[in-house]
Amino acid sequence: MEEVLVTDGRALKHVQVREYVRNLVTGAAPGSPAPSERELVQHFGVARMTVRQAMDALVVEGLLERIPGRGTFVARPRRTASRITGYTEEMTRRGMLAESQTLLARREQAGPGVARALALTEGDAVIHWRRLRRADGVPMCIEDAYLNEVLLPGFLQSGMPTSLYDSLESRGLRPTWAEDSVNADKATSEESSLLEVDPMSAVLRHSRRAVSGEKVVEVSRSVYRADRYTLWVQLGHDG
Amino acid sequence: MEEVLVTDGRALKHVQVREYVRNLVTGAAPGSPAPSERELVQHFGVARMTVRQAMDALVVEGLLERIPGRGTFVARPRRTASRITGYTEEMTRRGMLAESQTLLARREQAGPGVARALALTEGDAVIHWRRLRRADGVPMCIEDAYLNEVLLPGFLQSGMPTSLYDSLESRGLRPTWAEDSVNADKATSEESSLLEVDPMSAVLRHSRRAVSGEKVVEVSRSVYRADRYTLWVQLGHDG
DNA sequence: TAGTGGTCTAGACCACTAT
DNA sequence: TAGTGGTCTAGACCACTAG
Repeated sequence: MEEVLVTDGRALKHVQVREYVRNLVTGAAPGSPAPSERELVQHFGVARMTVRQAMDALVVEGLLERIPGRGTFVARPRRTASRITGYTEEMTRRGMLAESQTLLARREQAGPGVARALALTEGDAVIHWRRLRRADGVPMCIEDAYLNEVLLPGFLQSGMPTSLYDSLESRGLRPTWAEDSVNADKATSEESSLLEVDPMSAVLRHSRRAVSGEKVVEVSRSVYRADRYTLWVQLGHDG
Repeated sequence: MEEVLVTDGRALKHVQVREYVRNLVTGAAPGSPAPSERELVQHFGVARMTVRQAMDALVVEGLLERIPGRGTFVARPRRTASRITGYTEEMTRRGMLAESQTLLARREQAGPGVARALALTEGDAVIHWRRLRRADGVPMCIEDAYLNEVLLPGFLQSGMPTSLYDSLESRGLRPTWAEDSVNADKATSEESSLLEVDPMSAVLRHSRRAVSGEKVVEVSRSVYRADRYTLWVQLGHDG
């Protein structure tokens, strides 16, 4: 009998087995064999159903793959849909420095469109945050975000964060689902002046309605310089 | 003991239980109670682990939700990411009549860009299909699709279908994952003439690389009239 | 207190794969 | 033939919820 690595005496057995296997296989090449179920039964001194419960979770997660008669193996990583990101994370991912200049940040009464999008009643308090956003110092986009004040108490008073999405995440409101619309247009004179482009330049208009669980956490409209920005989206999933 | 509905004597027990429960709850209102595990044990005369295996599958599927101490209930349908659709399905969904006029359909040798995108070697045979696509009779977009000829034998000879995605689906090549890029631009003179808009009108340029399992099945570039088209995308998932 | 799902045991037989 | 995952049994105790 091998020595069992004690991770946490209070932990449930199937969780102990699961995390033990996860540690073994993370970083391993796809196709590498995982321990067999009966090996783990011996190693942990648990019933086989307990091991299967642990392995089931990793299979559902996409980390392992079972092949009847052969064994359990590290699965090829699945292609997945885009993570829902905000401007800061998106630009950082592209290797650019994201900066923002707040043009407006105040409490407003929701108009009919914003109220419906945020699932509020017209006249309810919303936070309106308008920013000019730069990438590597160059103007990239103007974003108008509307937030449900009830979900973000003290948001305006707490000093505005750089990243709205980091701020939402720290409150447990990271968007889990979003509905975006995108179209093409020409810049208005005000937009072209802020974005430092010629009037009537091509721009990408992007709207988002972002939901965290049951709550609508963000409604925004952004206008991007088309000469500097292309939107990328991954859809669907393999496996 | 109630009478057991016999569905298929050859079926595995957990599958019988699963499908029995699925039939019971499909169409039921979210929050409706499903049979308790012990009820199903009595009903089918099986062990509780067998029932749990059946219910687990429905929970992972998102059909049921377990609440410890209370029971198992029909889950609220999850918000999910957009299905990957082509032009025909997309326009039909919007309640418009989708029509297409083939401008070009021929075998070509893949250039460097198309070859890389389709995971082929430069010079390999590809199908190039260029269409002017209308919605309710009005020009909407020009699409250039490149397809791997090896995956679609006889495609050009078989009479071109209306919907590329229907055609892929019938060959078991429905895209499961896609990578899209979108930006804004102004129409070229050739584009504006085909799309029946003024030169330099705003257009949306959309590129897609669509994958089915392990195979790259479609690479396309489309240009949409911005005055008639807004792209919609749903990202992520609840639950 | 009765019922629920969550966890766990200690076996069993099967079909399949690899040697 | 030995090993693997797939299926299944007949119990058990726990924490939690609801009346």
